[in-house]
Amino acid sequence: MVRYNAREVEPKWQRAWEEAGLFRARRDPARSKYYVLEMFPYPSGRIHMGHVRNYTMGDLIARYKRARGFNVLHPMGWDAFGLPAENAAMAQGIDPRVWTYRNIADMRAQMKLLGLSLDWSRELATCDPEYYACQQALFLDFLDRGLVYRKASVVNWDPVDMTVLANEQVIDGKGWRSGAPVERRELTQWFFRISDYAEELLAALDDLPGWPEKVRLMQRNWIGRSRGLQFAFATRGAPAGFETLEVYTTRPDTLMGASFAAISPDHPLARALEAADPRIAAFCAECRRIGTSEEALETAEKKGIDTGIRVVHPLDPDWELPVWIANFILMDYGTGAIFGCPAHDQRDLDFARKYGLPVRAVFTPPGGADRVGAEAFVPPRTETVFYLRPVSGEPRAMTGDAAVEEAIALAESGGWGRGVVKYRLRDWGISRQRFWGCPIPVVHCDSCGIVPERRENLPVLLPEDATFDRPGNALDWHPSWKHCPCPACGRPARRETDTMDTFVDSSWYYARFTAPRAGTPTVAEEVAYWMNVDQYIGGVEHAILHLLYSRFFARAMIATGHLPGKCAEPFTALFTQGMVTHETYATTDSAGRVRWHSPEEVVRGENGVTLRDGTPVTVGPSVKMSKSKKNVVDPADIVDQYGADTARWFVMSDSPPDRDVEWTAAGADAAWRHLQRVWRLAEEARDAGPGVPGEAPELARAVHRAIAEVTEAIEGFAFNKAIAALHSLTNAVAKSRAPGPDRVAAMKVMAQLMQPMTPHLAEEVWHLLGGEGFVTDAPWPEADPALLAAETITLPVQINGKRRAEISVAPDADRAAIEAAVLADPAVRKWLDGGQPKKLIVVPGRIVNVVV
RNA sequence: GCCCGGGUGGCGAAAUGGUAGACGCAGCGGAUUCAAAAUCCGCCGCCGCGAGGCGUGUCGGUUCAAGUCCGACCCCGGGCACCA
Repeated sequence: MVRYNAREVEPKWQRAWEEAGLFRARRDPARSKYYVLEMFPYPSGRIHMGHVRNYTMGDLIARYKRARGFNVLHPMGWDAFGLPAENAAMAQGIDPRVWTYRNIADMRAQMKLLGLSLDWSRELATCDPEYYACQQALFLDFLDRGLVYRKASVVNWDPVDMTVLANEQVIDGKGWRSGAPVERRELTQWFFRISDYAEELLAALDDLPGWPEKVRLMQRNWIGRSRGLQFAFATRGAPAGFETLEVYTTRPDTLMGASFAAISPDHPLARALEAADPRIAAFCAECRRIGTSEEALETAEKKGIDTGIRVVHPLDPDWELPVWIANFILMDYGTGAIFGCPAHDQRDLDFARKYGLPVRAVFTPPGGADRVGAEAFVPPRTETVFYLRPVSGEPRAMTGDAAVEEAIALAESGGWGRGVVKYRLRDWGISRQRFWGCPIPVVHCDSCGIVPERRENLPVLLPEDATFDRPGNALDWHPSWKHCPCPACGRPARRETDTMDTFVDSSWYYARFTAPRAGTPTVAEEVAYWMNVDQYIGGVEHAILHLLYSRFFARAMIATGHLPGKCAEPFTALFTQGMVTHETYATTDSAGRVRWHSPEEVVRGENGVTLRDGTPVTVGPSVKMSKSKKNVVDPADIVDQYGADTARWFVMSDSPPDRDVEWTAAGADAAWRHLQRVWRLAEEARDAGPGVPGEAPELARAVHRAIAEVTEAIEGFAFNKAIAALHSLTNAVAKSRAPGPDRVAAMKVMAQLMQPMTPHLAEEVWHLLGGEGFVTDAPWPEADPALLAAETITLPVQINGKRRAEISVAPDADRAAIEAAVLADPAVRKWLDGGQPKKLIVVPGRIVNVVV
């Protein structure tokens, strides 16, 4: 008997598949296509278990659909622009281009060892000029179509390094390199008008049955459609030009509980007051140190300052409210100004208690008291409550929704306000003050202003000789790159040195894969045939930004003629895989900063968990594997030791695909042993003699049950259950003494069913047992329904809901027969103790419950 | 803070409102072996000698029947617009 040798077998079949060109996708209008895509990786240089899991899932689907007769497109590429390349450039003096392409070569080599059914001829990297030239053309088309504009927006500014920081680079409000407190600074930046599509992006979510409900819900909440009242307060004591203060509220029904107005520190009125009042200037400056992320703003201590300005309540000219500047009001949402009703908003209540502002209930639970404690009363708007102080009329009970509409109607009829729909979704800021990204193809000319680069001058290439010896944007520092003639007047002008957000790169790569070498972003026949992506697979961490941006981008590409109308939703079905997690290991350096350590740096000994030099390590919880926390495991070791099939089998077997899996070495050995067992059974089947013919039907039933279960599991993305079914089939074959040919037939089906998961072993088994051609090319087996039915079934019998007995009946036994069998059962008689059942519930094929 | 998930044996998990723990890992016992590895067979939620009782994060509810449905809470994870 020959031991299965993955090291020899795997490269052999990989070569054979490649020589046969099995995975080369060709447009063929006569055949149904199936486009399966996994979110392409950032080329960090090493693949990790998360990649293995992600690509094995996609490969499983691709191979299964192939066996089902589809013309499959399964491409791979690289999300190759981004910060890490610049960090490497600064830390190690390596050119980002060199670093990135070296990483791509390394990762491609590691990935090829996995035996994925990818069409490598379509490979692309977003940093290829071939790719970003097309992206620049798209940008110019979007610009022509009015989908792009410039406006001022805030960034994290490191005042020591004189550079813009990513949110990730801000740690506890300080720059990661300089340690200096970060400031908010305003820059003029480029934006895509995604908010123009807010309503459409929201409405279309209802028509995406192939997407997980949780992702659609997250996107709905992110877009955040709200209907509310917009109105202007008349001000008293405000500087000239601020005679009114425009506010937006989703709860105009609480107007009679208003106790203050609040504006953002970035509100024009705040800025005007800042100039004159050092106290206000100091407060606003403090607010600007919080950072730009919503999380930072929301979790910061709520603070405010009274401006001394008053506004007049719209329903009572004698009622004045103070105007505060508050650090939790966002300039980006609504009008950047609100009125606060502390009784019915927890944040407003905390604020009012802190600064001694009045708290007055507008409504109470039916029969509740007119008093507000430590918690604001915020019932769902659909709930009926008792309005003590409605905006008009007598106190009465109504729903929040009704009261809101009443308040809007009142404002509209009184002419002092109007009902408006607003969205939380903001326009997409794409400017990045970074080198390693797609240059924005515009030119700043002193005479002509902002001028798009001429299309014949595309691509605007990144320079090859940038230096990274100081922080900031190397494009900006470059001595000559930005100087160019104005495309309009020809006079000396300056290139835009901002590059595009890397989310732009990943917002259309799925379309580019249908014609990756074309001179235009897309080719009409190719997108017409291959789009949309039938199955998209990736991490749930992309549930909002990447997927929402891609949905917008597809619409923008339709508007500019790069995609047909059917592509508005480019991903027909989405599967969000769980993450691969691992414990984290941390130490603290002398400056008190946390240092993360990789699993290889850590030793477990008698002194507990330490570094090799004995430094104690804090073991953190198991979290998403990430480079930043260094809790990454290298799957190359497993592939090297056991082969790709073992790694593939293992990552599919342990957890449901949509749930997180904690990486553990324990299962790898078990997976390898199972594959060895399958190989042994194949050899035994080939060598088996006449055996016991009477066992053949039972083996056939096991085979067909496995076909049915594996097929159903794959269709339902329950790969762990498919593997469980294959384990059961393996046990059945091992136990069977059926004749050799029956066992050979069983093992050939086993090879077909395992092919999507462990393609190399499957080919080898198929070949050993005399299968024709590649098992990869064999059609998917069909289960025979006649072989799926059992001869008798066991029904559990409950007495008062507790299982007390079982009866054995024919699968088609009728109710009377089942009742008779139940009442005749000795265990049931014992529990009945001579009495009659009060009720007998029979669920055919399932269970019997006797109520006594 | 806000939005979205998740929580079931020692571990990963399975279960159209209908036998909780399929399948696997670890463990235990046995066979084989000079011995070991590998392999094969068996046991394996907890308590109890047993009859039986208890068990799906916690508390409460609906139901003949709840891991599954409803309400409140606890813990863990993801996202929060410049990480990708």
